[in-house]
Amino acid sequence: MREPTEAGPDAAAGRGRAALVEGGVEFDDRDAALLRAVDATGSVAGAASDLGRSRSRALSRIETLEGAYGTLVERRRGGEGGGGSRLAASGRSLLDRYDRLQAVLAATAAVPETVLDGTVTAVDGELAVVDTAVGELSGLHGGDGDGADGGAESGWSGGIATGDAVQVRIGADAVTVNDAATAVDPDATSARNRLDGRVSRIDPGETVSTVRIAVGAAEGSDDAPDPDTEVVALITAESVDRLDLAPDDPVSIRWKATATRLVALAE
Amino acid sequence: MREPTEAGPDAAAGRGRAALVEGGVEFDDRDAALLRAVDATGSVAGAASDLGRSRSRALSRIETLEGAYGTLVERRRGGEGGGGSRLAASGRSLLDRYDRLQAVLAATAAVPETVLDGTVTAVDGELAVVDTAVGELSGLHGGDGDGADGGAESGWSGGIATGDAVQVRIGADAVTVNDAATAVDPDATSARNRLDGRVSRIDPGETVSTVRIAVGAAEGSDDAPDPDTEVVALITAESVDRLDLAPDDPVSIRWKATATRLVALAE
DNA sequence: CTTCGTTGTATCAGCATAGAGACAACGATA
DNA sequence: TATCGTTGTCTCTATGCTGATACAACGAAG
Repeated sequence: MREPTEAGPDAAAGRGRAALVEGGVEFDDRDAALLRAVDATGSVAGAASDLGRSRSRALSRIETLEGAYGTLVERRRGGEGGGGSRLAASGRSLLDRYDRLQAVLAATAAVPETVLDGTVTAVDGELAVVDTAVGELSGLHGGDGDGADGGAESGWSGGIATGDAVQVRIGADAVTVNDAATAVDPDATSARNRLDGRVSRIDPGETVSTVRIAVGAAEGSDDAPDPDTEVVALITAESVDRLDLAPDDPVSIRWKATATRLVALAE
Repeated sequence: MREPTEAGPDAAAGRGRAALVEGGVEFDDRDAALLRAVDATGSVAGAASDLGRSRSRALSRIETLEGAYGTLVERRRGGEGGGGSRLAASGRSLLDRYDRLQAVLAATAAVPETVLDGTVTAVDGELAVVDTAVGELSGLHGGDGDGADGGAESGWSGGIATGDAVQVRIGADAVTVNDAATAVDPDATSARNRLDGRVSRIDPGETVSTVRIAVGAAEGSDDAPDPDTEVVALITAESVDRLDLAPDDPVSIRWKATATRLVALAE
């Protein structure tokens, strides 16, 4: 399938790679391709031949995977056509799970993000409050107990304590833009982080637009705007039209604390 | 090396592993640990010694990484202490970027998700409308041109066409819960997907609660509820209190189309 | 000038993973 | 019963990565 894209130098520029891990065994894109080929050809031998890989390794790889993920391929030897292999239901759902992970990763790579530096002022369980240039924001940090880090000894610490310097990451797909005039009762929604600002720029896309909202730290002074802090929001072009958004329009943005990730700064 | 952590059966159960990719070179957790050790010890030799890795490999690995990511470590030979190495600013920002990716991946693994099956009814650029059991939902699919897949020959197709069977993935951290009574003007917000339902269950957490909202397909019949389709929302415990949520309460939920991912079903 | 510990560079051996190939076992079908 | 192509299992070989080791180059400090 899929033409030789792997050679392209910037084919995966700035992107990432993700794999499922279970029982110490990684489920790779190679493994996904193998399962798909088994599903397509109806046999492990045919799959290996299609992919240009050796049959013995393909089979032993499947056995390794099944040792960690359970039955993936129903193999039958002898019989019609000499036997064959079918993708088991659990194998299919594993593929779906892998695809979802891949989609999420592609999304986080494709969707802009806002990163603010701040200092932790309070920690309450998984939730923490961070003081930033635009005020106090609340978000989640990864320290759910201990097993939060997948890496072995990467040294990455999801744990966060009061006073720590952290990055506040807000995905542009999590930010909701509201008309400033139509104030929403803050008690009626579960979106807790709320800021007022002005549209500073709109990058129109085919169907999705990127809206940058300048959120000045100072609230009273109009002649001393802080152009430094901008929050990015990803909005459908239809919503841009419906809200009639244009540069310099006052807007109110909000996003959920549970959609905000806190990351400890290196050093 | 690599102490026997891989034996832990559920150490990384259900989790994933992510790495940055640029120019065909992966930035691993091993690489992150290496850069951190360089930063800590002030020399590549010391870092390799700390990690129990060979110095020559560590150095050549850094050179490989720098070939793809640019200068990461400022090395100096001779002089005070015989020389040494410092983590460059770009190396530090790369580490931060890696940590953000890691945090996002950990988040998607830790945060519940709602997965609905559906059929694509319309495609408009990156946006698509899907017909599901709970009505029409709109979301993004990964087919931004062609270079969307990081994997080489995984066969994963982000492309979507009308009539395709897809999974609709909604992260629980993207769903906003509103009081049903306080209706929000649908024209005043950029959140396009909107459903009415009833709270079916609340799993209280320390500071974050998981709320399940039953979204029946039939709207008029009360005695024939569809217990099958539930949407999960991740809400801070404070918001649960503020909205006074309890099982069987009518609520209105909404989430952005740009926070909804469409994934082609395997087969 | 000497000392020092580091950065550069090269070579060698060990190990894990890959493919290549061979052969027996299997069981429905003709 | 013979045929067929697959699964299951084995051995051999090649390749790439890793660690181990050695040695020259470097430049500030003493």
